[in-house]
Amino acid sequence: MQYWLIKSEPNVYSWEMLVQEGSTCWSGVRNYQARNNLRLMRSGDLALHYHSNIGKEIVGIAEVVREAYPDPTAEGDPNWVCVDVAPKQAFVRPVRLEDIKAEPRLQKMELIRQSRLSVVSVREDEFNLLCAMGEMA
DNA sequence: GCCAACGTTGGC
DNA sequence: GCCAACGTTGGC
Repeated sequence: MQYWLIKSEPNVYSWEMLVQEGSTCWSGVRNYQARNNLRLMRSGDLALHYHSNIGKEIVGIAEVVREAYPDPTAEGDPNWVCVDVAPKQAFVRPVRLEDIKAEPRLQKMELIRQSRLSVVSVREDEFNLLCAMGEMA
């Protein structure tokens, strides 16, 4: 089982919309490194859902329910893929970027090191700590 | 609104 | 293959 963090701007696609829809295709990724991460996702993997720009916080956990397939928004361009995700559990208390930056044990997160990448992997210890910070554990 | 950090594009 | 110019993301 692998852990991930996926970003969306909440005014484009928010956690609330994901909860409302039940599941969605995580489409629109147009960066090769992020695409490679999408391809590595397996059904059952868990992904922290992060709101970029507005909020700047992790708001919940989504589960991968369908592995990589051609991105329907890519207009036939075979380079780009998406996965399907479903909401698994909401954070009681969203974990802000500010909180992550203030936590010494999270300084090595890819989220911090490569802030522009929209799909990044998360280590298990980081994932567990973030869940505890979100009051999930 | 600005800027840092990347990515991409295209001329050479 | 290099690099300048430009575009994008996302934090501040």
